[in-house]
Amino acid sequence: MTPFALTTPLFYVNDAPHMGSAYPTMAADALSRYGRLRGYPTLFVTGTDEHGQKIQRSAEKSGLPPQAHCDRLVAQFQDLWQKLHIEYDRFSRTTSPQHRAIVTEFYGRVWAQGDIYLERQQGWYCVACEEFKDEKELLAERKCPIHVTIPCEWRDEPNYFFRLAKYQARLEALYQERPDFIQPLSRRNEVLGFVSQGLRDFSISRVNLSWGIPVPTDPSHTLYVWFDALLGYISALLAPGEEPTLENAVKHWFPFRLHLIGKDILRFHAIYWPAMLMSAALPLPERVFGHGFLTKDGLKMGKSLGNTLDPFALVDTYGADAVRYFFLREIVLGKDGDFSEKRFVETVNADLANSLGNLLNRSLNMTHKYCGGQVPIPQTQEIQALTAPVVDLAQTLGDRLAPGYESLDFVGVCEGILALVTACNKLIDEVAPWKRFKEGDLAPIVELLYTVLEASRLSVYGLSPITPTLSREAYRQLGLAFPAVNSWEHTQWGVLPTGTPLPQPSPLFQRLPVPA
RNA sequence: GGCAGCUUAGCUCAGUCGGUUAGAGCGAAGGUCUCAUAAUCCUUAGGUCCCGAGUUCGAAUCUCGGAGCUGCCA
Repeated sequence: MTPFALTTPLFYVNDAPHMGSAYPTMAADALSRYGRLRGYPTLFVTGTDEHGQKIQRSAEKSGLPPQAHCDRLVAQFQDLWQKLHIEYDRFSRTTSPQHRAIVTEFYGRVWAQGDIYLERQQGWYCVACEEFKDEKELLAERKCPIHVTIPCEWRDEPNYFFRLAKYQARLEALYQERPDFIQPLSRRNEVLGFVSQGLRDFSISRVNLSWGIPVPTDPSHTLYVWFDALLGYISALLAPGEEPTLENAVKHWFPFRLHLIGKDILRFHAIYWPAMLMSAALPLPERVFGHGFLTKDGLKMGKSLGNTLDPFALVDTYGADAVRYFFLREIVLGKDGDFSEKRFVETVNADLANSLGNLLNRSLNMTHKYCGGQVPIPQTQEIQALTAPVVDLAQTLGDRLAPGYESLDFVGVCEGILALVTACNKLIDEVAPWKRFKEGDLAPIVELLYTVLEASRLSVYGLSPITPTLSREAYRQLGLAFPAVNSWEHTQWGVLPTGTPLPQPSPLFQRLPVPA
């Protein structure tokens, strides 16, 4: 089976992880979990980008050597991923020795292609962006238009350049032949527009910078952080302890099926990266997906504005499932989205507590009251006219969810599941087992309860890449062990065995208090 | 400044080739039920489809102009 390797960005460790880092990581984790359910050989890569002047300076500010500074922040990322139940397979660090070996070898290939040359570069340099800026785009006092408080520095230095312009035609052909290479479409159009203006070679080295990987052919230079960072994806593919060669790295999981990235780093992934791979004669990733940015209460998040959203606090307050669910359920991955605490609580309560959680809870409770606490065995088909549409919705759920997950349409996935859950709640009210029980009309109750228990199981199974803990707990309450790997047959109707004794139910997801 | 996109209910968003009374979810109000987590289920309210002009028998949808917002432009 085709290996399914995917990446988050390698996060820049100049500061503590923020919600913007957690967001794509939750999405990538959901997709990986889906892949594992399908039985695809899945490799989920995340990690950190640790070189560059900006990090060197952050380290100085906190009075630490750069490596110690990075180690401290990496621990925070890993801690957050654990809290959010992110199950990554590889954590790539650009300061690792394996990575340095991969970069050196990769550089050698590109060099041998004649795609690297030395030239003088002078101009205004933004350390925060790690980029030269055109004078005309600078603000007053030569401040960077992105980092509005940071003045750019004048640099006049020899730089090594990568012959990006040489790959213009091949890149344009790539975009034409593989229209899905860049997603969503709006991002693809941006790239096409950019490339059509004509590509220029880009600088891949810096002088006067010690925190990074030396240029193999000229150690007086340090590799530009982006050239280094992109290769962090490849070095992640080495198995632990494996000899760090390109051949080893790319033999099994390469090329990547997906790079999930923020829209701010699209250019590096959709233009520079494929060109670099072409130069090194390596195959290209299947798709680059640029996700949107998050705002809080309609405002851009940022420390200077004082409206940050601390992911640690959010998980500690509300739990991983709620956080994961909200961001994937409520925000289309390719678009910008807003977080407000009120909306967060309302959404999670409505969907996870009132609809899904309550469905399971009421179904299980009735099974205890009316059917002796065992998964009931339907004997008749009296109310088939009522149950059939629900059964149909449930049976087809898996087939409808699969394309949703594969296209990163988590909103659609959640909506599909919620539609089934709503149909179940409605069905229960239509059949009204509590009335029938008083009348001693038991057969339809059995029919109903098996239907809604099984439909609940299918719902939580389908939602499990997004809410793993909740789904596992729901399975437990249904008397089953949750099958996290290679279990897509659980999207079939009838997996819930009749006669199974059921444990005492308890609310699957507690309602959260609505903030004032 | 150039190019692209967006603006529809309190909120988040659908709206196909132009075609009856413009939809969904959440939120709000009222009701119902009692299996359940004051949950469920039903009903209702709420819209100058950003503004203006035009094309058309007919415009949220097409054209032009304007306003506001967003993205990309090394």
